[in-house]
Amino acid sequence: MSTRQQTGTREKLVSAAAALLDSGGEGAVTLRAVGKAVGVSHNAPYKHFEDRGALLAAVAIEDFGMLAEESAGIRLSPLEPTVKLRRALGTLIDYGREHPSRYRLLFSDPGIAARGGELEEAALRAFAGFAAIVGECQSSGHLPETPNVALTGLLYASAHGLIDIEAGGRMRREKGLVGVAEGMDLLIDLLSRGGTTD
Amino acid sequence: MSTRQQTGTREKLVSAAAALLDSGGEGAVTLRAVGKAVGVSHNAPYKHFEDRGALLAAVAIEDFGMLAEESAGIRLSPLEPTVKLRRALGTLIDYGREHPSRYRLLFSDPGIAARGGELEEAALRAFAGFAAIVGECQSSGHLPETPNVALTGLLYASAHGLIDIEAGGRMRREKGLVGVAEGMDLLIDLLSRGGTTD
DNA sequence: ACCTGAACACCGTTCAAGT
DNA sequence: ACCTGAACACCGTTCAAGT
Repeated sequence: MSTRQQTGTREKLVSAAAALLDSGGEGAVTLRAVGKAVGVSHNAPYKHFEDRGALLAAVAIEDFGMLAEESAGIRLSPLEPTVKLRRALGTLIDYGREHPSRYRLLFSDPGIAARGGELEEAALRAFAGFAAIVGECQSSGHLPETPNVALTGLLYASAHGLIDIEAGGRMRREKGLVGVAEGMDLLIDLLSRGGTTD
Repeated sequence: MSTRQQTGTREKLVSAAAALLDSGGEGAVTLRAVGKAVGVSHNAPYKHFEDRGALLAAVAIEDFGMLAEESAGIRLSPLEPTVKLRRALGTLIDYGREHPSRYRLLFSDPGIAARGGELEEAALRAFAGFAAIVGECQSSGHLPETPNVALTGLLYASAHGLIDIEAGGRMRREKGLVGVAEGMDLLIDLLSRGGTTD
């Protein structure tokens, strides 16, 4: 509430950028289009952000925060570990399906990954929440006792691959290819079979 | 040898586009830069390709063909199924590491996926070669007897996710995260444990 | 059949001003 | 502290010509 708000223009610019990302993809996020949507000149954004990349990074930070919050809510809920895992994956999958361009911005854009600072913190927070849920599944014997980070990374990479394939419109190319949620269900099922040994 | 060659300008444009992709990313593949590299005007490409997207698609088709060939070579070689699988994944991983922008063009770019025709055929051929190798691993009991396409899709998605994370520079963000090859080794190992049942 | 040069409507970014 | 308008060097694409 106390973090700089001033005119509110900054927040409006971020919202407009996110909306343009949803409606027309990254190419549609033009400083001119963003300015027009907010009712401001095409270079007013430079008074709030260093450049176009910084504006996009602000969108990413906001969304990472939202995803981290959702993840934390699920983790603290009184659900079975495996249900938590599937639900956490579900929020990521839904986000990818509803906002494909924003998903790619957060999880695929090299330019965004290069910026550290606040953005990296937000991303790590989201990842840590997911890792904790995976850890619960391991403790309850539903997932193998591989080192937690390695297993979390693998599950995250698989989910990311499936979501990215769908977001790229390649999901029905190889016709037998399963959907994202079905793919993760299959993976978790296969992993849990040999998992309790050792 | 007999497929249209004419001046050779077309092939030179494709090579130049691929080289620019490697050296500067997709943003560097400018029709003006491509033209200059070939020693031709900035709109000469329009005499060979419908637009910039078609030129990029030509790069993708060529690379898909190369990957499909490599995959076929591995499949027909006298190696153990699991060795074939790891080697096929290895060529994809190497390609992703050496040509990250080209990898993203082939496997992540939505604009490229939208074009059908020759490009889709080339992509499907590459996928089919990989599926055949996965099938061999299933027949030899090294991978579970899930429907072949579903399992192939899952393995491909996981590899794609890991490669894309690395290509995006996110691999060392969460420090414990394993490398691409190690991640796939872990996955194959975990899958093979519970695989021979049923 | 292949290429050029000028021109179009767009970009991101910078800069000198304005309040 | 925030915003505007003009100007810069870039884009992809189109079009009228040239050989």
